[in-house]
Amino acid sequence: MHSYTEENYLKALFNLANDKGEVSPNELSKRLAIKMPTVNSMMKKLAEKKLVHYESYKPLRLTEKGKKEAGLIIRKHRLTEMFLVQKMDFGWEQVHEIAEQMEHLHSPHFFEKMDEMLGYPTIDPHGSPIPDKTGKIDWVHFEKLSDCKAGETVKLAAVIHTTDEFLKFLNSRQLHLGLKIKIKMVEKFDGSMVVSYNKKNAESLSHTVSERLLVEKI
Amino acid sequence: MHSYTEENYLKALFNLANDKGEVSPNELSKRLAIKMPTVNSMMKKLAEKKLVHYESYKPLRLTEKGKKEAGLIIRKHRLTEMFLVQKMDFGWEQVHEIAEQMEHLHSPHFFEKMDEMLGYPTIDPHGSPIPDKTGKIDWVHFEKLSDCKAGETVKLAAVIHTTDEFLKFLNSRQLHLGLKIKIKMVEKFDGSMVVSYNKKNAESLSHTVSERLLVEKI
DNA sequence: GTAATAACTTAGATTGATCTAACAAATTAT
DNA sequence: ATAATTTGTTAGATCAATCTAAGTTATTAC
Repeated sequence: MHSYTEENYLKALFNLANDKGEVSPNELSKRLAIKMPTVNSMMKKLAEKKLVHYESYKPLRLTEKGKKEAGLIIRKHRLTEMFLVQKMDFGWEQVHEIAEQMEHLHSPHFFEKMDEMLGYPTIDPHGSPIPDKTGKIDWVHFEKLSDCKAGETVKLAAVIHTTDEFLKFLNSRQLHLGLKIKIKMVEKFDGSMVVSYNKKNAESLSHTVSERLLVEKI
Repeated sequence: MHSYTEENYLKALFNLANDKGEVSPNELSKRLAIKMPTVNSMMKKLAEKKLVHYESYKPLRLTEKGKKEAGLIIRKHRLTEMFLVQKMDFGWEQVHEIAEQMEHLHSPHFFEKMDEMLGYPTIDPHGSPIPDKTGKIDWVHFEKLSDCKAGETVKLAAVIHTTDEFLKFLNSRQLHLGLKIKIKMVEKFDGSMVVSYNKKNAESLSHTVSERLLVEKI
């Protein structure tokens, strides 16, 4: 098996991968807060293990094997988050830190039991898809709330950039997944939106907020 | 905080401690399957951190601080075992491996929630006491079934040497904690016992088995 | 199109946890 | 009581993961 450290590199590569599946050493270094030379030598090591495609001065790419391993780690992370929220009554802003540690546990039986107790969920508490048992992710297409127009009614499907503060902000406005939101108007000059939901009739959401919310049109 | 490795040394010291609280470097080395010189240098390191009393050629002793730290790790281990059995429907023979990993998680909130969900249990699924939030263990005195005499009726209170095979053996004989057992006779030559419980009227238990079962007289 | 800047790599040091080999002290056996 | 054995210690090597310093390649700016 891979070390705790290697697992963190794999996960970071997976999460940083853009549409091309490419990640620069610099990005990776910043994300992990680990200096470039260290990242560099680890990439050589992971290349040895056939987890990463590495060539000097070229962007990094996970191999199929690397993607699978990373997907399985993320699966454990997201199943854990779901378990903590659904079965242990944690708030969605409290689960990241714990899942960050539990994703490294080696016990197929334990995660299978979680999966079963949760009824085989396909998304985590923030709306992110949970990779299947082979590590594959079923990418569902949602759009940013900030890309929607006045008059549309949408359902809140996922949150991106799930920081503690942002999630607490959403809590304070009673913005939770599944919520039906009607867009009443969009301000031209700053992109902020006036929306209605629940009993609230004219809440204002800044562009910073609306571009972090993914929605499904209804 | 202490490293994963340091935590394992502390736990092993705690578990090996005899009535005097003393452990020999040799014992510790064997228990952890780590060579003596490594154990030796780790003991010096833990002595630096005021977790262990170390003097050349003398037995090792945990300091009060060391006992507390070790107790808190064991608390996490045992709470986890209880959670797995009570809330996730694992068998008592399946939980050790998982708890061995989860005892190293750093999340007071997580273990507090477990504790709460379990109703603040004082023993784990094998009958071992769970240390309190300060790391202290409430040592309850039980006696070995093998020390009991014919005619006595006892309640099964705890299992020692909780290996997979032994626990599965107990499962197969429907021997579980809380069970009322009547001792019908004790064989002189091999110390085996004939006992009755449930609907079973004349089960034989070898000395090897009865000395691993702790009971409470009733 | 060169000069400046940023990104990347190489070389070598450090730290934690482990090992083997060799030596010293304590215990056990005769 | 001394020899043999076991236990404990010291010294020095190795490996993984990190760092800093210095050099190399790519990219950006003018």
